[in-house]
Order: sequence, then structure tokens, then C-alpha cells
Amino acid sequence: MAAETGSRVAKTAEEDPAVADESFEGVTPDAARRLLLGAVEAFAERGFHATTTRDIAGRAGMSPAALYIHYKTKEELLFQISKVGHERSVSVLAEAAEGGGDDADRLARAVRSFVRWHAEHHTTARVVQYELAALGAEHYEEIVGLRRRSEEILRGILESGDASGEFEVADIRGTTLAVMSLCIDVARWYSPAGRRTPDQIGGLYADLVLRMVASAGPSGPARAE
Amino acid sequence: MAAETGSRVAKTAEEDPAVADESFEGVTPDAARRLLLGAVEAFAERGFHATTTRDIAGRAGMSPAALYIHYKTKEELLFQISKVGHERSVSVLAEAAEGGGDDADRLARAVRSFVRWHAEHHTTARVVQYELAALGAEHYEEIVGLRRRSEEILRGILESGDASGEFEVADIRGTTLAVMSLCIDVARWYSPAGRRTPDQIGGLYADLVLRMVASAGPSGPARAE
DNA sequence: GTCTATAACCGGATAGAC
DNA sequence: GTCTATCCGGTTATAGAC
Repeated sequence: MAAETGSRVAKTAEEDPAVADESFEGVTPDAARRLLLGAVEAFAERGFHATTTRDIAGRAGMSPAALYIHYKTKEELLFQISKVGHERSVSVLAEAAEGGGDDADRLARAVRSFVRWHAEHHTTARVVQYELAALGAEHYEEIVGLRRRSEEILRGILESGDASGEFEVADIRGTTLAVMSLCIDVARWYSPAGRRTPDQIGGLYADLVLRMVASAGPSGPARAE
Repeated sequence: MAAETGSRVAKTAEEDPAVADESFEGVTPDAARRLLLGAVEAFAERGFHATTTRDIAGRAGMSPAALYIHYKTKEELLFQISKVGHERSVSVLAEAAEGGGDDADRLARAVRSFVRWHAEHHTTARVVQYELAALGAEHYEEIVGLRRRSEEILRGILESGDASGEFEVADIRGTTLAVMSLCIDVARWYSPAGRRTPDQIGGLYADLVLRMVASAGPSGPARAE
């Protein structure tokens, strides 16, 4: 069954060998990085449990045994991917949220960047967002901590805008969750073959989110268009 | 690793034995239904590939061999779940969209019902929405057809509302996708232990979606509150 | 550090008794 | 229809040569 699945899914590395994920540039030695990249691809295409160590090692041009010199287990590979990926996405979000402008500017930039990251790195993002359940308990907790930071950044903007009257948000936690869902789910359906670029999707979503939180009054500057 | 995961996830059947999924009520014989229910739980907790036939059979109070009297393969079990689940969710959405009222009423009802379904049946919904990749090629295509119907229902409402001026939607296909994402992703994070009921989440999301499509003019009746 | 070979185990699926 | 027993292939991980 897994074999059939593979044929339906584009092989990311073939589409775009270099950019498949520059997030892992810093990883050394070379063999460890190649394994990480192979694992990202394989996990994204087939899922963690359906991926064999043979597959990962093969993509890195190695025998299965070589994998264990660099990583104790297959799960550790997933953990590294999740960790680096989450750190990247959080830092992208944080940077966008920190810049100047009013809360609408910050929110629009944050959503646009976060969405763009999930589209551009959809291979990594898919693993990072949808294979979490395969992590061991302690690793899982560590990753959940990183996720909470993303949520807090967004919630902070909504709270600030709501307090100043720039936004009108009835349920801040619920709306934060909805915005997160919107951004994250992009990784599930995005395809480079689609009609829109990552930045276009980011722009559309930023607009939709601004509408979700816009205050009704005529003063509301957040209203798009 | 899979065992550790299990301990983190609530066992749905224990929380709510009867409602775990009444979607499968009609399935006979009894043994086939029990296997289906066991498989839904197991797939939702661990994912398709991490679930063993021994686990499924065990939950149904049977030996592994008994499973093969009712289903040819483990994949067929997943297909049945996906099929019934998708049919249910599409019919919930269609029913909500068909009722009377203006397009804002129809959209609000559709989102509310669709979200409520994904929360109430989050166990089934998780399998239905996130384990699709494990299906064989033909089964996958069949399910994708059902998914398209959901999308078309929502898009139809947005198109209608946009044409009449009741809504103002710059990118209908993109916005449809965003609304779908919002609703579907509820299945990923919803927990019965959370603060909100499925209907409350549905109400919040209906409000957010109406805001996303509301026309700017003062005549816009879609503005919530 | 990487390879080949293999240990130890576990998975889906089947055979045949009841 | 269900069970016990089992086959067979695949999986993680290790040992030891190079």
C-alpha cells in the first residue's frame, strides 16, 4: 500500500533539490545532514511509520547501518526534524511580529510570513505538523513547548489590538487557534504545482485574518482594500 | 515509540462508548462493526501504519485471524472508515447549506454544522482527514471525489453571496480552501476535555467566516453582533 | 565512517481445527 | 465464524571487516 502512495506524491528533491530544505544547512557532518534530508522527504511522502530506515539511508546514498552512527533511532531523526523545523517557523513568526507598524501591520506580516514558510517548506512543515504523534513522550513535550510559543506570539498581537480598539475580537484564544489552523493547514494541501505562489497565499490569508479581527467602526483601518 | 504515544491520547471509547461513532450503526454483522470501531480508535490514536491488526482485533474482542473474514486487508478497513466518514460529513454540510435564509444564514449554518461534525466525531474525522495517504490508489481517488463535493458546496454559497453583493470575496477558490482548512483542522486539535463544546466552536467559526466574506458596505447584514 | 552480514523481533496474512 | 498456530517477509539495531 505504501508503494502505491509513493507514486502519487511528487518527489520534492527532484523538483527542487537545493531548496528542499535549507533549514538543515548547518547540520554537520555531511552524512548526518544527508540523512536528515532523506528522512524529511521520506516522512513527508509516506509518514513516519511507513518509512523504513533502508529508505532513509538509501536516499542519503548509504547502507541502513550507517544511519545508526549519526542517530540512535529513527525517532531521533524525527525529533531533530521537528525541533529544527519548529524553531525555524517560530523565529520567522517572531521576526515578523516584532517589526514596526500598528497591530494590523504586525498581524498581517505575521500571518503572511508564517503561511509562506508553511508553503515554501511544505515538506518539512508536513512532517513537523503532522507526524508529532510518533515522537517519544519527552521529545513530544519539548516540541509542544515550541508550538506554544507560536500561539503566544499570535495571541499577543490579537490581545494588543483588541485592547487598543484596533481589533474587535470576541474570543481571543479561540480566534488565535483558528488563525493557527489556517496557517498550519497550508502545509497539508499546498503543492508547488498549484496556481498560487507561497507569497500570494500568504497575502490572501493575511487579508482574511485581518477581516476576522477587524473592528466594526468606520475608524477601523484594518479593513482590507 | 507507538506505545508511549498511546498513553498520551485519550481512549475515546472509554470516554463515550456509545457516541464514539454512531456513524457506523448500520454496519452488519455485529463483528464487522466492532472491528470498524476498533480500527477507528486505533488509527486515530496511532495512525494507520503504526496500528497492528492484532490491536484492532483485540479491541473488537477477537483474534487477529477473525478480522480477515470481514475485511480482505487492513487497508480495506481504512477505506470503509474514510468512505462512511466522508459521506457523513458531506451530507451534514449539504443539509445545512440547503435550508432557507440568505447566503449568510446558509454559510453560517454550513460552517457551524461542518465544524460541529469534525469536533463531535473527531476520532473518525482525524482518520478520515489525516490518514488518506495510506489508501490504495483507486480507493484514494474515490475519496477525493467525495472531498470535492464538500468544497463545491461551500464554494457555491460564496459564489452566490458574492454575486448578489451580500458577500465580498476577492478570491473565491482561495477563500473556499481557507474555510475548509479552518473546519477540518478542528479534528486535529479538538479534545472533549477542552473548554468549548463542539457547538460553541462551530458558532465561533461561523462568526469568523462571516467576517471573512462580509461586504464592507453598511448594508452588509452578515456582520456579526 | 561506511560497508556486509546477521541477530532478534514483529508485522500482515493464511491454514486448518472446532 | 472464531480460534490457535504458523508462515514469511520486513524492520530495527548490532557486530565486525575494511
